[in-house]
Amino acid sequence: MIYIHKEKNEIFSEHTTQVKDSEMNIFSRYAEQKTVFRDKNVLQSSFIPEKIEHRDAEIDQLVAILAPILKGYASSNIFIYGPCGTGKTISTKYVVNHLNNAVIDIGLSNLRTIYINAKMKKVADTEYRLFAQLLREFGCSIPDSGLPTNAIYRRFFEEIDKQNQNIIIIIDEIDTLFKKIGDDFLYNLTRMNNELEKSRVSIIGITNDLSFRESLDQRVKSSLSEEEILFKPYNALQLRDILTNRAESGFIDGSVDGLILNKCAAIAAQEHGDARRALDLLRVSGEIAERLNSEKIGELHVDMAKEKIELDRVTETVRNQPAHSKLVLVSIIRLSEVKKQPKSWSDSRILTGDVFELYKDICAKNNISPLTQRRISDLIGELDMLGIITANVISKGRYGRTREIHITLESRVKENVLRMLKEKYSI
DNA sequence: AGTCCACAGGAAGGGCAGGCGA
DNA sequence: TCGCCTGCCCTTCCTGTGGACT
Repeated sequence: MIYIHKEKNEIFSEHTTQVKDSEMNIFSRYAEQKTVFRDKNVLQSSFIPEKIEHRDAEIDQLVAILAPILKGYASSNIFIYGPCGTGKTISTKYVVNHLNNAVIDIGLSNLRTIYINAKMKKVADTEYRLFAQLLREFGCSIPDSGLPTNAIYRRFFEEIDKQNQNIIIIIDEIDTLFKKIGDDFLYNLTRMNNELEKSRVSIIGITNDLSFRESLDQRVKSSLSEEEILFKPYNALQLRDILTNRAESGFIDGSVDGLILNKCAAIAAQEHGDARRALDLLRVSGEIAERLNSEKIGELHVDMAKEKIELDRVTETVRNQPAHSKLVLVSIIRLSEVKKQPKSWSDSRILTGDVFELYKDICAKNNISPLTQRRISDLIGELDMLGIITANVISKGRYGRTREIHITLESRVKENVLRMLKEKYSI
């Protein structure tokens, strides 16, 4: 039987002794531990600061495009592109927040903004789910499946046109949705204003994929890209400014110095000027320093943070993969070990056929019926997309066309993944 | 120049789970 | 309950491909 003590908010069982003495509490060591953080939220990449560094031009551009909304008109559709961690999402949210405030200041109340991340699995990664999610933003209750897509479309139009509203729909990672379902949904969304009587809709599409725009149908391209804004990567100096700013309010004085900020900025700058990466690195370094009871972040903590972030990313990604993907990955890791000491050059290469053969053996060992080679080919492609392996199509002349596979993980990460999978499978 | 290999990858469709409305 | 709809995972069938070999 479990009891909850209402005043103290304690949960305890009738068979266990209640903890009375605070010294005995298993968390007391952590409660007393010194902290390096003043406000950890500031160091999250999703945090929107009062001022966004080094994005003045892009923000000005966005403001100018969205300004007609203040006069009650629809703004142009906007297409925002640039690599990961260049401030696209945060700048858009920042501008939209300011726009919302400005609209309230002048006494209008008809602006509505909806933010959707198309990469969120099971949320907005199909046409049905996208429109279902948009409808939910309007307070409608929509089942996860079961309704015809055109019924969802119709309901969405009706809902939007109910009131005299200016609606901004921000679709982040829009390329993910396009790759999955094509561009019909974009055509319909961007042409919605022709059908609506009372409301006006503006679309802001955000993507990391610089080639995405080129793959769009001409009609969609012209309506989505009425205005385009490119976000360039930050350089090391700009990243350092961003980190300095966040560190001032995020850390206690004296717990982080310029050397550490430089190091985090330099590592992130090497990786395509990704500010998100720089902030994660700084925050995790702080967490590690705190756990080691250190009052100050050192270079060692940054090195440990770098390794931990990579380890966590891969382990978490692998953990979330379906069983057959895991077995394919095991096959690739095993082959990479065998092929470390090749008898000839061709022996050192991992090819789709090799992976499929070993995968079938592992399936047999585990009493799992194997998938077809066609499906395994797709799973290899998915692992490539996740950045766990690289798989390039090569031709071996009369010996056929295949994919040459390399595993990109460091040996410690590889060992960790193998250990995790060994707990579940006989490999 | 033609042949051949070992796949890549597109298209179509089956089976399943789950939800809705009559 | 049943028919119809959805997404998802998978198989089957097929065509295309690049370069070594003949």
